[in-house]
Amino acid sequence: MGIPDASPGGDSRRKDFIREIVAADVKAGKNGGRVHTRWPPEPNAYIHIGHAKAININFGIARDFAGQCNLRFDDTNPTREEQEFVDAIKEDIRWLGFDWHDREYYASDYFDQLYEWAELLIRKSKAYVCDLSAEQVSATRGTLNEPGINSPYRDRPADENLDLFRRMKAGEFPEGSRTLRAKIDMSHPNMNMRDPVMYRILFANHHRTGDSWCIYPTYDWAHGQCDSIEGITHSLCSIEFENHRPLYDWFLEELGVHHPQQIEFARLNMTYTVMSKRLIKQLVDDGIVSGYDDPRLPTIRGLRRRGCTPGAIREFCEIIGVARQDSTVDVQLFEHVLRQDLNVHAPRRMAVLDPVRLVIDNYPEGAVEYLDAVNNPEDESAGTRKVPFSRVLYIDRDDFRQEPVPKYWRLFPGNEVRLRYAYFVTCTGCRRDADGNITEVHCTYDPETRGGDAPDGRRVKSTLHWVSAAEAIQAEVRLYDHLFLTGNPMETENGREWKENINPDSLKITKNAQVEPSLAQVEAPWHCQFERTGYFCTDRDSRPGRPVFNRTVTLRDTWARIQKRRGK
RNA sequence: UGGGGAAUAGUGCAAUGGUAGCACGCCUGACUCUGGAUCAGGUAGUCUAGGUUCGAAUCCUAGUUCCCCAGCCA
Repeated sequence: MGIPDASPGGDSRRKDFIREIVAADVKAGKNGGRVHTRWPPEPNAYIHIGHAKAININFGIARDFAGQCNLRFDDTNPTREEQEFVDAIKEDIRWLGFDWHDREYYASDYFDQLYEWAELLIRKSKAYVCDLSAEQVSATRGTLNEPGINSPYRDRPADENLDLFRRMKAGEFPEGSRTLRAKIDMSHPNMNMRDPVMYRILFANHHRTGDSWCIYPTYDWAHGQCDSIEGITHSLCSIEFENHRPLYDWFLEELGVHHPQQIEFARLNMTYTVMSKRLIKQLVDDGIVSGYDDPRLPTIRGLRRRGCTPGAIREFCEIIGVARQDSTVDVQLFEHVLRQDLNVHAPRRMAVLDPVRLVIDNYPEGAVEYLDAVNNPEDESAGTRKVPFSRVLYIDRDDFRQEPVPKYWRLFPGNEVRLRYAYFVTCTGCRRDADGNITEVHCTYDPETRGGDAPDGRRVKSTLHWVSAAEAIQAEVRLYDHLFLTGNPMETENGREWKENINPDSLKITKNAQVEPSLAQVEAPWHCQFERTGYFCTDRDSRPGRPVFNRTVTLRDTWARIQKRRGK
């Protein structure tokens, strides 16, 4: 599925601007023709499909150029990072199908080296200990339109800086009382260059280094140097770091060490969902979704539970391309890729989500016959299975109407349809309860059409799925829809909140679905297509004899479109 | 004293001075034991205004719109 083998020199199918740069570098012999990338998550949240894009770019480019991609946890802030997320992120990357082999690194692996380099910059008078508080630093930084002013501590002699910095490390000063700052230019038009903080004092327990440090490097100070240590050649990140590139370059140049090239690309946005850690957390914390693996979330765990396949996610990441401009991918493209994958791989089953009894009046009472059903018309090797058929079946309520409307080809009095893999039946009428609800549909069958074909060559316009009532298994089916009503959930009418755009019908649960008996003991996660309905995946809430299915995505549905156009 | 980016069908991505193309979406039709899949066809675009050139999405000038930056977050 669109995942070509490694091919030195690049893969011809893809030609994004980053691959062009990398290819040119390889051709020019830069870095000895070596390509080495890294994916650097901060272990403070579960990753989502936007991260999958970044993962695919970094691992994909390494693969295409016969290089390597490291996994590096950017764990420079002990106040927000946890081992739990390290484990979860690793699991998610593996599930997506990527492998960093033994190259699992942590920014914290390099704390010693980073510290030494900081002393080097101090000795070069390129860094100083600043006694200003956070508020004071902020107040003296200036604004977008005004230059900042120099810290009164800016010209401290190197020796004094060194002494102070060592005492910072030794824990002699309270949290927040001092920082180490790079000495660059307080009037630089790029705010990142206005003497950025390199170290802050934090008496926090780190998930890997414990209490051995009380000063921690900032992202800007750590990232480029970590890249350099690992011999990264191309440091790929999202567009909001573009303003940091001059600083990234400045540190590396001052240090005179291996200098990877930072290249930025646009992050992924998708319609009808939100793609930010902060917003996803709010949805979870507010109980709007059930947790980080809620199938309505774009988290990898959510997508996985929903039944999305790693192959489809990878293909999606390929197909959306890589560019620098802000964009929002239509979720329909994702659904298309999902269907494309599932269509080929998912076995077919029959499941009736909203059951109504169908009684075949001329079929012998008590008889059961087992009919052959094809498991996957797209894959002959998937074989066939036996499905029980009897006098009383369940069909979906939607598949019968007392009064047909134009283009409605399913069951209505007098109309003949095919029961998939079974017989032609002709509707004779229905029964209703006291309130007028249809309780039973009646029909007669033609014994000559066993298997689904009429010997006289007559045709029907419609084929229905069904299950035999006596043999059916009751199942819970969870029907998911977009979490938001609007393509861009953040776009609200004045005074309104984004959460008001949440789709109240994003989850509909049916506990009384009737499914064919072969579905009684499926183990999670298992993908299949419910014929004519959609692709489903078993949920981890399934119990033996009581399966629970999540709808991954519906089938394309022209009838629904016809109805929608009619205004319903 | 502001700086850095980005603008191509509805959406996403190509075209690297030489016929604006692909995918999704949408619309037709064919086929079909899933109103699925498949197949065939159609729809629709270079932010604006100038300029250079035989020729401009691409180069130049001016403008417009959108995004990012004032964490001791990443």
